[in-house]
Order: sequence, then C-alpha cells, then structure tokens
Amino acid sequence: MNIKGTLPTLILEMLDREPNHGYRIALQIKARSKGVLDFKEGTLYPALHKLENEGFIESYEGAENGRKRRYYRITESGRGALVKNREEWKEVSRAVTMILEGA
Amino acid sequence: MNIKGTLPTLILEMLDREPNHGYRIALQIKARSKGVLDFKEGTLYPALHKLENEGFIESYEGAENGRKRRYYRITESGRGALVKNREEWKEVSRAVTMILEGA
DNA sequence: TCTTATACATCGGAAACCGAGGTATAGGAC
DNA sequence: GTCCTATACCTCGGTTTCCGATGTATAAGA
Repeated sequence: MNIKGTLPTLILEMLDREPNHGYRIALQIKARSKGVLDFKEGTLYPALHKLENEGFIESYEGAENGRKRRYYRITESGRGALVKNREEWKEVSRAVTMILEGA
Repeated sequence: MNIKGTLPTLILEMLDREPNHGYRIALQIKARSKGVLDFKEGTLYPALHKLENEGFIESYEGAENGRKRRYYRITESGRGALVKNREEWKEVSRAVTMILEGA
C-alpha cells in the first residue's frame, strides 16, 4: 500500500543517508516500513529518472560482485528539496490525521 | 496542498458527522485543516459521484434559503469503508513519517 | 443593475501508480 | 551442464486522481 506523491521524498531520504542503487532503495523503503510501503519497479525507475532529470540526484556506474549497477547519490539541490518535502509532509499529513481523528 | 487519495476518506468522515452538500463539505475540509487541505471543485464533484456510485454515500434533494441543493449522507457500507480507510491511513502515514523522521 | 458568493457540473491535460512484459546475470539446486 | 530463482534494470499501456478552465444558475448586497 502506498500514498501517492511520497515516493520522491522517500527516495531522497534514503539517498541522504547513503548512495545506493534503485533496486536496493525500494527494498529498504519496504523493510524500514515493515512491509507497509511497497513501490513497484514500474513506479520506482521512472521516479528515479525524473529526480535525476530535475537535478535532485545524480547517477554513476558501479559494480558489486562483478555486476554492473546504477548508483544514485543526492545533490545539494536534492537536499534542499528533501528539507522542504519533509516539512510539507509533516504539515499536510497532520492536517489529514487531525480531521480523521476528530480532534 | 493535498495528499492524493485521501479525499474519499475525508468526505466520508465529514458525512459521518452530518449529512451535507458538496460545496460545504469542501469548505469544512479546508476550515478544519486550517486552510492546509484545499480540494478544488473539479476534484470534489467527481469524487462525490464516484462515492455515490460505489454505494458509500447517497444523495437527496434539499433546499436552503429557497435554493436547491444536493445533499449527501453516508450509508452503512460507507461507514464500513470509513473505518477501513481510517485504519489504512493511520498505518501508511505512520510508515512514511517513520522513514522521514529516521526513527 | 452589477458584482460577488454560493452551488453544481463537465472537460482536457498532467502526474503517479501498477501490472505486465522484456532483458540480463549470478548462484544454487538437481 | 542445465534449470530455476533472485537480483537488477527498463518500458509501455491503462487507471486513478487531481487541477484549471469554463459554463450555468441563483441569492444577496452595493
């Protein structure tokens, strides 16, 4: 299950901790959310390409166990976007929760 | 600003408190969220029609100040969906927050 | 009379997501 | 040695959700 629009922020968050390749980013999002969040590959890769296109992340080729992988790292402008997105999420998710819990 | 996919749940939540007409539902969502959430009419009315089509709400004609209005009330099955949606929101939003706050 | 707020609605376009499918390699089972 | 599974990347078409623009109509107030 997923919330539309949160994936770019989650990717930036993951890459803010360490550079990583796409497949593993998705696995980590799933693991860290205890299986609740589960973005599919058809969603993941286009999202990565878009973030790179916007200059929020950059990619480079790497290898692990003799296999080629495309690694991503966050850029300065990506870090700025992350800070802004975190704030936005906090504000809007709190608003929804407030209404649904009848506060 | 809005979170995609939350509108049906928010509408059900509002109608669970009292029957209401579309325009006012939107105003109340905006007011209760202190202006943070703001769904447009081009989003609201299709969402209402869809919920009615799914049997989660039903409509009837009413009048206020001599003007015709289309009122909606929640159905039993809508109440069931609301309970389920609230749980889902709680689980998934908590998962996102957990990741973004590095817990 | 004119404007504004209310109230409902539809349409086209953009964005996000998923499922299905495709390619390729490494490692283990048999 | 061959087959299967997991890993790793990718694209395409379809659905859903949202927004902006636009249209209609009425009530209230300037």
